[in-house]
Order: sequence, then structure tokens, then C-alpha cells
Amino acid sequence: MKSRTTCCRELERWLEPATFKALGEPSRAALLMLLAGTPGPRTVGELAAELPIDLSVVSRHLKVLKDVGVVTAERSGKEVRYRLACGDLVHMLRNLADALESCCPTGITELEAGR
Amino acid sequence: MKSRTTCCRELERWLEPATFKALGEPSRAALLMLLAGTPGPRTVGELAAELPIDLSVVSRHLKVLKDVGVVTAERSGKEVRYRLACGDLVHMLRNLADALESCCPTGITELEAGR
DNA sequence: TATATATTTGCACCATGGTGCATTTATGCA
DNA sequence: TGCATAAATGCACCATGGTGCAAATATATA
Repeated sequence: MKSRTTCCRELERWLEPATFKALGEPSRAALLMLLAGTPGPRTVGELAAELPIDLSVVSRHLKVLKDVGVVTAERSGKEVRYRLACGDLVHMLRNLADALESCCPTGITELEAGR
Repeated sequence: MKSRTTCCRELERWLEPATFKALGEPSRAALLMLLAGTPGPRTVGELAAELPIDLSVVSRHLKVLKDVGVVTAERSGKEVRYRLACGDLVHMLRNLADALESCCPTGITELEAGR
């Protein structure tokens, strides 16, 4: 098990507020699920067609997700194809879980969780 | 590997916007790190003493974290001891990571991550 | 160049929410 | 009961940000 000071550095590294704020907005969470729901990239128009919000708003949400590295964008002619950065996201979540687990004394944790 | 429809249900289950919104606020992220940084519970006053915000604000932030299950509260005399629900949080993060991984075709994912 | 389509950006509106101060509530003790 | 301490709540202020519409930009094609 890592030391407590080490786990705190790890926590600070992976608990990026901007990323969680990006994922914490319902419309953006819906976008993420749409992107995860089908293989391959999707255009802004395709995504907007499946949500009850304006295309321009979808474009802005995708920019937010791109800025925190949750999605990647690639222009293809007139369209821009957005793709979920699945590997990076999974990597972040697992590292954060590991960091938290390093911090929390397992015994107490299990007790608290009531299992 | 789970089917795509299954992974979407799992995603919807674990990608709770309220939880991520709670973690996406810098002051609350700081609270989480303080709670993870030392073993055992902390009182509102102790936590407020380590942050540049008013005690009342800390109290409110802790309520938000409690409402989404990130921390637990236990009154002990005049004090209220807040504790990180570490096990639940780790559980949620790992399940979310698994759901995402089930959705994303691994080959494409690895390519995107540039590894 | 002119036109059409896809996306982004400027703008204004408005809801949400983070903040501090003052007050209230909860608890323990004399 | 009265007083002191810890925490929560009411309130007002203000910054942030989600939203739609219109205009601007990017790209392909005639």
C-alpha cells in the first residue's frame, strides 16, 4: 500500500475538478452515453438530433468535454467527428479509485460501507 | 464482454450527474482530499480551519457530499463527525470504468489513447 | 466565385449555486 | 434554567454557466 502522503498527491492528480464538473452536467452526461452507446465517432448534428437541446449548445458541450480530454474531435470535410476518449477516461477512473483506496484504511472503510 | 445495451444501462446507473457535480466543485474536492488525507472522521470545525472558506459554507458543502453518498455524518455530542464513504466511492468509480470499457471497442480505444 | 451544408461563436436571458454574515438550532455543562 | 460551543439555516449578493437565436466561419461543390 502506498503511503498517505503519496496517495494525497495521487488524489490531487486524478481528482481534477474541471473533469468532474464536465461530467456532472446532465446534457454532457447524455452526450457521453450517446458516444459510448455506438461504436465509432459521431458528428455534432447526429448527436444534436438525439437530444432536446439546440445544436449550438451541443457544440459547446462537446468543446467542454474536449477541453478536459473526455472526447476527441477530428474534422472530416464539413463535419467534425467526436469520439469518446474511452481509454483515457477508464484510466483516470481506475487511478482515482486506486488513490482513494490507498488513503482509506480498508477495515474502517468496509465497516462504514456496511458490508 | 457485456453487450452494448447492457453497458448503457450500467453507464446510466453509475454516471450519476449529481455525484460528479458534487465532486466537480473545487472546495468540495478539497474537502474530500482532507477527509482522505487523515484516518478517521473530522468535524466541520476542523475541516473549516484548513480551508479559506467560512464554516457555514463548509457545512453546506458537506451536506451536498452527504446527499450524494460521498461522505457520511455522525453526530457525537455537540460535534458532527464527517467520514469519507471511501468504499462506496471506489466501488462506483470501478463500476463506471468497467461499464465504459464494455462499451468501447478496445482496439479503437487503444488507438485513440495513443498507446 | 457563388451557393449550400456543418459547425462554431456572439449575444442576451435567466436559473443555478458558491459565498459570508447573522441568526437559529442542537447539545453539553454548571 | 442559563450559558457556552458546534453546526446548520435564512438571507442577500454576485459569478458562473446552460440555453436559444442569429450571425459568422469552414468546407465542399457547381
